[in-house]
Amino acid sequence: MDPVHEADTSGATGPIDKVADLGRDIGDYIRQQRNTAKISLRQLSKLAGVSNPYLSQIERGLRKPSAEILQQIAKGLRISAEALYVQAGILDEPIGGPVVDAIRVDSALSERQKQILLDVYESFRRENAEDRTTSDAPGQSDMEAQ
Amino acid sequence: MDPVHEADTSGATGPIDKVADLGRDIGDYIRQQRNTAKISLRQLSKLAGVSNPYLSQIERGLRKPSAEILQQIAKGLRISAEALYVQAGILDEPIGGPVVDAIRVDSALSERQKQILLDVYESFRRENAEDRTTSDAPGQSDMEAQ
DNA sequence: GCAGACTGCTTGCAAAAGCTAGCAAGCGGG
DNA sequence: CCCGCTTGCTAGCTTTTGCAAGCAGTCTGC
Repeated sequence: MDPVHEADTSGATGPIDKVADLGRDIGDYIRQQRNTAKISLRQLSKLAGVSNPYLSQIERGLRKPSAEILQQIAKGLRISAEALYVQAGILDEPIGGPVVDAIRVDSALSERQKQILLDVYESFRRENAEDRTTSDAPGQSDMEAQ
Repeated sequence: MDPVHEADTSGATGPIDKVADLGRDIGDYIRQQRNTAKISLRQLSKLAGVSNPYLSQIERGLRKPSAEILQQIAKGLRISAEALYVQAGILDEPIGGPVVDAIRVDSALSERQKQILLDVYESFRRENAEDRTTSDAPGQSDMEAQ
């Protein structure tokens, strides 16, 4: 009933692609998570508080959901909004560890100060990495595939 | 836009999650950051790749920017998108163990490096305390950095 | 065969986002 | 004085989001 599912192969996509390629990634991820959770599209739509057609379009990359909607979907799926934002390409931070996290959320620091601290921290880590030759790259994997 | 909003949102970010407040909050934060960076509205709009009137409306809380726009603004301001999302209420604060604790436990740093980081951190905090004089963000526990 | 309930998808429409063009006010220099 | 350049804000328009309503296909039981 749905033979029309040929992905248009974004490699040769014309200049008309604006919403499609960005939304497709996130939609794929959501659908995958939904299937993993074994719930139907309508169920998730109800859980997330969005309409079922809209969720369908999001999953197929026809619509680009706002951050609010994204957050509600994340809640419905019981996954972190962060993971979803990373998938959506609106958060490119792969997290750097407890220190980085702690600095980022510290409300006692200004953004400039955070940046300085993070820079110093990063330079220390690089410094040590040189010492240990090429052993670096701590936990980079995300994706909570329960 | 969202008259039917039965989701409780667990109140982790704030007691009130009103869209209007949300926009005003984030706008205020952006304007504050922009003034701190000493750049004009039009300059930031160019840096962020958005139109200047739209940025003006965002700062005054008349429009609710999408996550993409937020990210571009964050980039233009050289601040983390995460902080902006938290301000916008679309990202819960990812737990915040004290910075000091995280640094102390970090095995990637030497003791000397830890000391430097802690010193810088504490100096920042003192700086802010003097600057703002008794007005600070909520939930500040006493964390000494010796 | 045919209700009934499930799956997901398509269609039109209201509302909001987001941009282009243009406005009044402030400031320095000729 | 007036010119040019900047500051931020307003008006009107196009594009997109997001939803209500409705459609086709698949099982299950009668």
